[in-house]
Parts: sequence; structure tokens; C-alpha cells
Amino acid sequence: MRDEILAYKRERILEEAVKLFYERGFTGTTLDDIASELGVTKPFIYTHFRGKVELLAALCKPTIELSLDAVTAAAAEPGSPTEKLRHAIVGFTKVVLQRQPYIAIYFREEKNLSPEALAEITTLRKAFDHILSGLLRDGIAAGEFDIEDHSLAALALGGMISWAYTWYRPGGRLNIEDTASHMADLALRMAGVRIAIPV
Amino acid sequence: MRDEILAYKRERILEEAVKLFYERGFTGTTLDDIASELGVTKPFIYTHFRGKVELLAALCKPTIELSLDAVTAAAAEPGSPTEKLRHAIVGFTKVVLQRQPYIAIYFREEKNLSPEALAEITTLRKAFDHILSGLLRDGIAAGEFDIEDHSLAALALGGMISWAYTWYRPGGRLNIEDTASHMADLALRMAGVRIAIPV
DNA sequence: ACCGCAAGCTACTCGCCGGTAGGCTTTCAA
DNA sequence: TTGAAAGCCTACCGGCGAGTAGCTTGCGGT
Repeated sequence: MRDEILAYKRERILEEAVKLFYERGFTGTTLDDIASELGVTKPFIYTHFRGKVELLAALCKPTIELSLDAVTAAAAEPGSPTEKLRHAIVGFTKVVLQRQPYIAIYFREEKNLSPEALAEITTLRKAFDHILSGLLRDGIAAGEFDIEDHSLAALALGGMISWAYTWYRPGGRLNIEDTASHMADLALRMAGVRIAIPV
Repeated sequence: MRDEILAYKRERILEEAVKLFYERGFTGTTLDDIASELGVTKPFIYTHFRGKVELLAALCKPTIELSLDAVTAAAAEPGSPTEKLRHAIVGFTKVVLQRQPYIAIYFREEKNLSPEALAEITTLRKAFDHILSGLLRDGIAAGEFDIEDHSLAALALGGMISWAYTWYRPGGRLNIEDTASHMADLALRMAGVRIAIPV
């Protein structure tokens, strides 16, 4: 119970931090801002985090882990490369849209991460790219995809989805589920899928 | 001649600024850093720019203008929607790759722009999106493209290309020309182009 | 009722950096 | 040769914000 309260406080700090970092940028936000938004004072934050940069890492890393998990899970499933790719894209798109501000902060504020945190996250991203381009390679080998350069295609695919953090607005015309599905359609077509996609 | 020298100095300041902002981030770079890299001192910069934020705007705005110009020119050309789209993608990709650090800085440091500069650039970007999705709409109307949602497709396309600023490395495996061409292939396939592309 | 401890607040320090004032040097015109 | 002005430098200011020291308060256990 003590631990739960501690975890809750930590979570609330992160919630406000992500909101303000997203709106005003990392350096445009002071710890006093975050504290006052929470109705507490700056030292309170220091009882839960070592400092401002650790706050940033605590926002970025779990989100990148979620992205990696999404494609890892899709790749581990049984099924054809086409099905796996579709699941990977849908899963990853959902992560991007659900955690849009976190993704935005990571890409914008990467330069403000500590070298250690940056190295950890970079490792995760490399794994992500590796799995995605592996999925494409498998699909090519199976004759399901028609792609000249699977590395470039993986980057293009990843970019097309990641980019959604710049334009997606919750409550807009498209909801998360529909957007993810549309994105997957576009992705499969980009991969040159020849077989029909079961509805 | 006096003006040329003035323009040259201005250009050199911007060159160093873009290099340092790209490597260390906007707030991670001091005006003293830029000055010392140029072998001058801080007040020198103030004889050419009003301040640090103006420096940032002077880097971002012309680059976004180039991007807009690329798609505008493509849209104004004679030719089928497919040909226009290909030119637009090739042209835009080249801008992104040639001016990669500028693009990176813009997307990362947008929050540090003055409200006025931000508003100007946002106008340019709206025009860009409008032209791109217009190209897609024309292609659909002409029966050349097969797209359900041309707005979403425009965002996906734009993202796929813009994203290249995160991974492209000059001197890497692919040169600018080849990358742009590959990207255009992927883009046309995403648009569901049915007719053959003349080589 | 009282003691002790955890938890957060008040009030500070200190370094950094954007921006500026004023002086010096060099160059050009008369 | 001299006056003047442009151009840049030295030297400074002032604010801001991350991080900290030490006090206070309130809660739980006895």
C-alpha cells in the first residue's frame, strides 16, 4: 500500500511532466511549473526523481519499449508474413497514437537525454528496425511482398507511422482503431502485397 | 560588394549555427559556442541578427519554403497526376536530404520559434499539405490512384519522406538521387497507381 | 498523551547564458 | 594627415532555474 501510493505519486508527476513538456518543450518547462501544476513544490519532485533529465528518460524509455513490444509480439505470432506485418503496423500505430505526446517528446528532446539513457533507447530502436526489416525480408522470401530494398522500406514504413505524432489529434475525424487499420492498408500496399487481404 | 560581404558573413553564421543546433540542440548551444567556432565573439552575431530566436527562424523558414516550392512546381507542371506526384515526391525528398539538418532542427525546435515565425511557417506547411492532398485527389478523380482517404494518405506520404531526416546519412549506402527515386516508387505504390511507370 | 519519523515546504545558492554598453582599431574620404 | 565612422572586442549585467539545506508539521505507533 505504501508502495502503491509512492507509485501513484510518481505517475502523477510524470503525467503533468508529459503534458507540459509536450506543450512548452523540455527547456521551456521548469520544475516549478510541474510542481505548481500538481499543487506541490519543487523538492517534492526530487523525492521521486534524481532531476529533470531523469524525468525525461522516465517518459521516453517505456514508450519506446511499448513500440518494440508491439512489433516483437507481431513477429512472434503464427501466421503468414502478410498477417504478421499487418499486426505489427496496427500495434505500432496504436502505440504511437495512444502515447502521442510521449513519442513527440522523445523525438523532439532526444538531445536532452543523458548519454546512458540515450544509449539504452537507441538499442531498443535498433531492435525495432531489425525486427521490422526482418518481417519484410521474410515476406519477400515467401513471395508475398515485392520490395527492392527492405531496409529502406522498413525506414519508410516506420516513418510513415511514427510521423502520426505530428498530426494526430484525439477526438478528431478518425479514431485510433480506424487510423491504425488504414495505416496498415497503406503499409501492405507499399510492401506490394499481392494476395487479397481477408476482411 | 559591401552587401555581398555582409551576406557572406550572415551565411557563415547560419552555417555554424545549423551545425551546432543539429549536434547539440538549440538550448544546448550558446551564442558563444557559435561565435568561437567562427573565430569571432558574441556581439558580432548581434550585428547580423536580433537574437538567438531570429537565428532559428532564419534557418527554418527558407527550408520549409524550399519544400513547398518543390511540390508547387511539380503540381504546376503539365502531365498526368501520376507524373506530377512522382515529381513532387522526388523533389521533396531531395530537399529533405539535401537540407537534412535544417529539417531536423525545424521539427525538433519548433517550440522555440517566436509566435510570429511559427505562424508564418505553419501557413507554408498548410499550403504544402493542401497541394499534396490535392495531387492525390486529382489522381483519384482521373482514375489513376486507388485511395480511400486522400487526407490520411497525404499525411502518410509526407511523413514517410520527412522522416528521412532522422536516418539519412550523407555518404551512406544510398545517394540522394537514388533514395529519392526509391521513395517515389514506394509512394506511387502506396497511392495504388495502376498504370505502368515509364522508365 | 507523547515521541519519533517521514514527508514536504520555505528559503536559499550558484552557475550559466542571452543580451548590452562603451571603448579601441582600422579604414576611407577629404 | 586628419577626422570620422564602421565594426568588432572586452567586460559587464541581470535574470532565471536547477538543485539543496534545514525547518516544520502531521501521522502512526506505543
